[in-house]
Amino acid sequence: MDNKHIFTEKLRSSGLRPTKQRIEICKLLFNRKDTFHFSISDLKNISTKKISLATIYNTIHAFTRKGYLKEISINSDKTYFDTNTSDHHHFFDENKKKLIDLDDNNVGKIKIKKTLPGKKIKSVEILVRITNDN
Amino acid sequence: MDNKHIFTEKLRSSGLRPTKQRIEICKLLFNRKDTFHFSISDLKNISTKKISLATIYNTIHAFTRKGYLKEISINSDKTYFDTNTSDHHHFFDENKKKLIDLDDNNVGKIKIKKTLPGKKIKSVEILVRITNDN
DNA sequence: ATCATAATTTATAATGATTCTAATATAGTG
DNA sequence: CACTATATTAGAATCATTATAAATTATGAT
Ligand SMILES: [Mn+2]
Ligand SMILES: [Mn+2]
Ligand SMILES: [Zn+2]
Ligand SMILES: [Zn+2]
Repeated sequence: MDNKHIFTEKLRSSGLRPTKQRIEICKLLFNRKDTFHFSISDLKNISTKKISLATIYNTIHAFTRKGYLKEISINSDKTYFDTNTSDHHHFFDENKKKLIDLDDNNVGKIKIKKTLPGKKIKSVEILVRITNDN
Repeated sequence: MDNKHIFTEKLRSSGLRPTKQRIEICKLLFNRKDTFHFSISDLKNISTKKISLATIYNTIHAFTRKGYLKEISINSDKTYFDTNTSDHHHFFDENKKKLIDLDDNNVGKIKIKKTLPGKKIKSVEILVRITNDN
């Protein structure tokens, strides 16, 4: 896994210096097959290297500004982020407090019939709350 | 406006004692034609009577538990509540930071094709982010 | 009305996520 | 190497929310 070089390039090309903290965070976030939904504390917990909390916040915010992460709207005490930055929807498992992707093709076409003068639609997102069946 | 009596009954029938604080909050929330979307600080600000912050939190949570209010999911530093407790969707005006109701009949039928074993759907909510057109 | 009791209100403290600060360390450039 | 802009860091500050525990109030029974 020599993604280090790839991440270094990615960071440089975004005007972010490739520090060891940022590269470590890149590995944690982007070295995976599936979409990753996480909170800051999740990220801190899975990191073996010790990165200060301030740096984690700084880095995640920088990545969000650069468009490498997306902030997800769920009413929670914590903010969630998503490595899938495309327009897509979510299940939110209220028991596990976990987000699960819901691709466009898993959702019928959404038609918003109401319009508001002087306003344009920026995004349309569905949140499907789920709980244990029993 | 002798809603006081109506609110007193409503509170009693919910097993909540009709205190002057709760009746005042009822008036602020339910004595209006339109749906009201608010945060705790919004509510504190529009109240002329002095009700302690703890009581405002307690009351809003009690009303939510009783089904008279609905918590709304937007990623914000504050929690928002809604006097419209029916299943419905929202516009979120990113410029004014205001929620606007979007009735079911303003949205085409939503079909969630993906299912998760052992899980049941609790709610399906759409958030349509809007910004100024220009 | 008086009492008894549980429910409610309240001021205040505690909590916890996030942001800020300002000192130290590091990356990029020549 | 030396210079400077950037980045990291520990710790403090902020702010919404929740917890605590004492004082007040609503209600039902005498
Ligand atoms: Mn939130
Ligand atoms: Mn929050
Ligand atoms: Zn996602
Ligand atoms: Zn609403």
